[in-house]
Amino acid sequence: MVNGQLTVDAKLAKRVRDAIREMGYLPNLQARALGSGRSRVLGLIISELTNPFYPELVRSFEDLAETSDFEIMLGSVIHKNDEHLNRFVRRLVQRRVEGVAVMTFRADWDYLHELILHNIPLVTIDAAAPRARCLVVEVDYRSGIDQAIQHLALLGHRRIAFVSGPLQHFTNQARRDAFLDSVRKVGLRAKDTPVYEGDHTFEAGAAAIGHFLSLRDRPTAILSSNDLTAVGVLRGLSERRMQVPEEISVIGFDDIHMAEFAHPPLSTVRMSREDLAAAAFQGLMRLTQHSSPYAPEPIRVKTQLVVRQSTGPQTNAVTAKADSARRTGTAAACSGE
Amino acid sequence: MVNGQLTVDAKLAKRVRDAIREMGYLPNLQARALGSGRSRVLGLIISELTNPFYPELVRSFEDLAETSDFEIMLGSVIHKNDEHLNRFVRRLVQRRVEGVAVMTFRADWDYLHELILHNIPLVTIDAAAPRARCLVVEVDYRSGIDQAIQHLALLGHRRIAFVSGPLQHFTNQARRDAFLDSVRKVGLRAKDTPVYEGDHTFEAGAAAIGHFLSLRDRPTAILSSNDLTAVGVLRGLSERRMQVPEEISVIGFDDIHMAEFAHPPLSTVRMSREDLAAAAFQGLMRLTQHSSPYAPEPIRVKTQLVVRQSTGPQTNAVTAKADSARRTGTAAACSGE
DNA sequence: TTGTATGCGTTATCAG
DNA sequence: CTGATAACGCATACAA
Repeated sequence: MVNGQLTVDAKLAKRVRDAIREMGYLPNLQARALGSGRSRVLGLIISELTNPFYPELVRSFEDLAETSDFEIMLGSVIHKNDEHLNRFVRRLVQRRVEGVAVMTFRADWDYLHELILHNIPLVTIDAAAPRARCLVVEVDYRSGIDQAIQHLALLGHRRIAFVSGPLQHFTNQARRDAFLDSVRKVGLRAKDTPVYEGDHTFEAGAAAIGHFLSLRDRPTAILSSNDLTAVGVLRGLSERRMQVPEEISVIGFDDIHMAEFAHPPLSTVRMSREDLAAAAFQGLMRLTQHSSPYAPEPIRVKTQLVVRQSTGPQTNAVTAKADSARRTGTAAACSGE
Repeated sequence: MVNGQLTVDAKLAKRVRDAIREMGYLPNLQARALGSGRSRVLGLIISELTNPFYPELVRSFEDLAETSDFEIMLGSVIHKNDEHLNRFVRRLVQRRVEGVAVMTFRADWDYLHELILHNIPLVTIDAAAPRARCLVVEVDYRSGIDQAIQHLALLGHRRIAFVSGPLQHFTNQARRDAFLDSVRKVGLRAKDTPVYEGDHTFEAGAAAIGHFLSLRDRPTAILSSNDLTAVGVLRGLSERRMQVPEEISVIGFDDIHMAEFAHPPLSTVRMSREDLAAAAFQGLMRLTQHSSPYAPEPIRVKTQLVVRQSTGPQTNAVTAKADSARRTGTAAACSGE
């Protein structure tokens, strides 16, 4: 009866339900878990909460989990030593999580061996752990980065720099490769598309801009591998009294909330946290529901350029003459965009 | 034996332990919880993760919890409707949490009634829910705000404005009252200490500065009730091409990580997340350990001024003449500080 | 359909 | 101090 079937008198049912409510009864979920063999707990591993990208991802994931009556155990990778991390993973299996989403944009998952050992469903980003019950969310960096480079090319930029994250991580290589491909596609050469390897922090942006401005041929536009660093770039430029976008254009990647309120508001390639969270959650559900195939088809997530005010037509004095005619044309095209 | 007593042969013990490890055995915590009646789960309720203050608090609390083998269930209050919130609280009791820390800086805890009903230990900030097994963490706003005002007074500021959070919340009243008291203490009058009621967002800072600059007697220094808003103030000032601290001084409150990297680096009153987390956690432990008294003595957390570069001597042209002699004196005092 | 017994993996209790 | 056994609170499968 309690489970919703109305075979008894409706009035009696109501009385019982009221009694339950009055006594404040709520089922004990750990007992339920033990009985059913399903904990209704999911693990979520992120890089770190102090990177504003992740709270938004976490929130979306939590919302999804909540509507499906799942709890989530949150763990972050950065600023935790291996010992910390191993303990977290051990706790995940001790709580008998039904699956874990590893949303860290890196492929060093040695610390996940305990999960693999216990055959716990896993969803990862960009690259899959080679095992059963694992599913990849493939982020399509090319779509958004292509748009960004084409946008800059249309604005007349011929020297475009890139600030990458640590290249030891597969995902950062993917972003850089997407950049290099895009930039070749619009006909730019290697010497005009320098890459600086940062570490995705705010501070890295300032360092990168220092590097690029010391170059013989300064870039007229900079694409950063994430927004936090792009804001650092903006800040470094501001300290040097350089105007954005008049003197130099900047595009970020991620589209964190802060991007909109940067100075000037940052044009950026949006990687939707909602999409990412939804992909991860659905992946987990897919993995737990039926006995799934060894390597299910990956879930793809697109990226997309968001134009704000940190990008403008190329107007560098040195190259101004040569590109003059072309520039006015593209500027017009831009305004109509 | 497994529990660490060495009554049997050490070599045998090692073999058993190795066997356990090889089989990948880990105890089932939900079974343990059921048997022992202790879930080893704590609830942590915050305002919202997108306010950078809270991730740092969460991290500290998590570290404490982890070293004591507790799991935490995290919930945020903002951007969740009451239905959401009630469901979260219900889940807390369904998971049989051993206590919950309510770190939201507001006193509207209607949504906590389910916890009270189930007699779950509660730690709150600033104001206590009127019930047993509840403990308050009292933040001493006065200490830090006094330091801030004295600092500004020493720098020669005579018109100091305040941007408060929503005054419907007790805690924001406490901060404002601390401001008003401090400002009276250094001899300033009401008309020279205007208060603008914001909502603790970035945007509120820009709005506040718009308001203050429209005043007949513009303040020469602004104290904000939190850092996010203070950064908004900085941004609003920058858009109006006003120099900080040359034309106007700004002090924040919280000391979030971002404060250090604001432009210029923000002087602020630090409310230590570590202290807050430690107080909350210890409070919870105190409440769960022994059967504690109805209203245990509150735990106090101090605040403290951190001087960076957003504060400087008062140099407003209009008042410069009158205060001239005094200023040079205080400026000297300041440089020696 | 509805009630009843058994299992889930641990802790705790109580004999031995 | 050790070893068996009854809870713990629910799900589930089976009997009525």
